[in-house]
Amino acid sequence: MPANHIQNIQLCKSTGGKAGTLSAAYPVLDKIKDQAWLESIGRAKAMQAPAQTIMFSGNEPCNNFILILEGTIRIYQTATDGREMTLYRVNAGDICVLSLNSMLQNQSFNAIAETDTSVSCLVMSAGDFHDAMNGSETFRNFVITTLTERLCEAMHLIQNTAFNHLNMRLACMLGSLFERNQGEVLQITHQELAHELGTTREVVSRILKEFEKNDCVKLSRGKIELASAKGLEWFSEKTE
Amino acid sequence: MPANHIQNIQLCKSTGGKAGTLSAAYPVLDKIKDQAWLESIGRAKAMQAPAQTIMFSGNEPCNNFILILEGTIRIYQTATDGREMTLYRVNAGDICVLSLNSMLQNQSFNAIAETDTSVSCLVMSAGDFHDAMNGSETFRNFVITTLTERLCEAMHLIQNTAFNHLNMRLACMLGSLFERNQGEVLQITHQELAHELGTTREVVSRILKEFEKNDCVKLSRGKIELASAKGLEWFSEKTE
DNA sequence: GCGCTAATGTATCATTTGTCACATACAGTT
DNA sequence: AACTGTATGTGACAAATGATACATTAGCGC
Repeated sequence: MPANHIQNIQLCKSTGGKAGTLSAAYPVLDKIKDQAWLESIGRAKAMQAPAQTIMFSGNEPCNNFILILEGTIRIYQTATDGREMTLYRVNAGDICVLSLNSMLQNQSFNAIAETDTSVSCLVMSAGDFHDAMNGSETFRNFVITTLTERLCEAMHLIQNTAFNHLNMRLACMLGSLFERNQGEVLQITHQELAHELGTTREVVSRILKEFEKNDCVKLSRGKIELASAKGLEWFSEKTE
Repeated sequence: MPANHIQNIQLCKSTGGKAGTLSAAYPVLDKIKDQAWLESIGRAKAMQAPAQTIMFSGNEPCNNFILILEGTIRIYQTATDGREMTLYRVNAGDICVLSLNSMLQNQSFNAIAETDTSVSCLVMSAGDFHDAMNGSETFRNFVITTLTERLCEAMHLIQNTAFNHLNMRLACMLGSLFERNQGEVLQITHQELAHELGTTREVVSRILKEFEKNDCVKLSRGKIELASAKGLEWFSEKTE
């Protein structure tokens, strides 16, 4: 299993089946029978947001714990010059580490959370969250496991941005995107890729052209497709 | 309070007083009276290691939880070309997130842990750790808080390496080093700084010279000193 | 002082990346 | 077909960084 340094871009807008329930998104949590957890989750409120909604930005407190039932949220930061870079994504079944942090500490984190797709989620109050943490070992383990996973991903991302050249990073990213999409045509713009990698469109275009010359991909407006099986191999190599 | 993207380099080799006890290093943990915790910590074994000991490298399992009583451990990664970069440091009172991770997941993490100074620590078995986690809310909160703090630092580091130029990053690092050292002369080589930042010595030398020309620092063999109060101000500005 | 090693200075060069300023091209609407 | 906004191609340029290859120096042990 390749290490996905950068959380994968959500390519299929719908997850297919009838998702959006706790059991579908968080099977682990759904099985918890601890009284404390059941009470807390019982008091959680459902919430919906359309795609491209800013759910959190800058320095608000965000004193809630969020469970995503369906959809994806992108966490990113922006530089003064407007460049932006995706830090990670929170999918259904994941925990929003940002909210965790601003709940546990008071210090907030200068990042923006924006929905990629329409999102449905459960919102739990800080108090209920703490009760659940104290009363349920399973929940606790789930939270801590998620945290350490995220931390490892972050470390990989650091190693990546520090040591790897952009063309490698782009190749890696395309590699995992193709993998996730079973080699199907990717519907994504150069600008979006640039935002994922924290660089500019022109640079992405340039490198993509290079890939095309090497017969790894075929480019067209808003689309990137694998040129051949050879192309797929080529990317798999890069996907560490 | 400035955000210390990169965990500060340990400059003073000794912490001065008679340190090295649980109460000195982890006051929070020392106050825990929960039975589970007391039993677990009671079974923990003391351990010592001299400076520059590799405590962990590559893919060993490391099924122990480590509490550092005194000293500092540096966690870093190396690239294929030998360049290395510090990810973070674990000081007395901190938790080694690496060991946490390899304990919770089975997946290990390709990093190296090396003592900066001589280190004395307590080693707790995975079983005892889990018991303590389950039995003591205070301990739990301590672990989770540390985790989220680390995660935030990692995010800042990412933002830094992605958006900031090397001279800014170096200035930031010097800024926090001087701050921590109350403006005293820093005893550090260019190579060490390069390792912190994930770059090469020559580049660090070049930028330092630039700083010197701007009358911010005075350089001598193995030392960097502030040229003036003005120099200090200059660095404080950069230290975001 | 001599010799050794680690630390630093420096000069040059190739690459990579970011920036600017446009030219094109494509898709959908009217 | 003309219009419009978005997406992409490109070419030239500047800046930042990494690589290479030495020259120099400071400190330390003898």
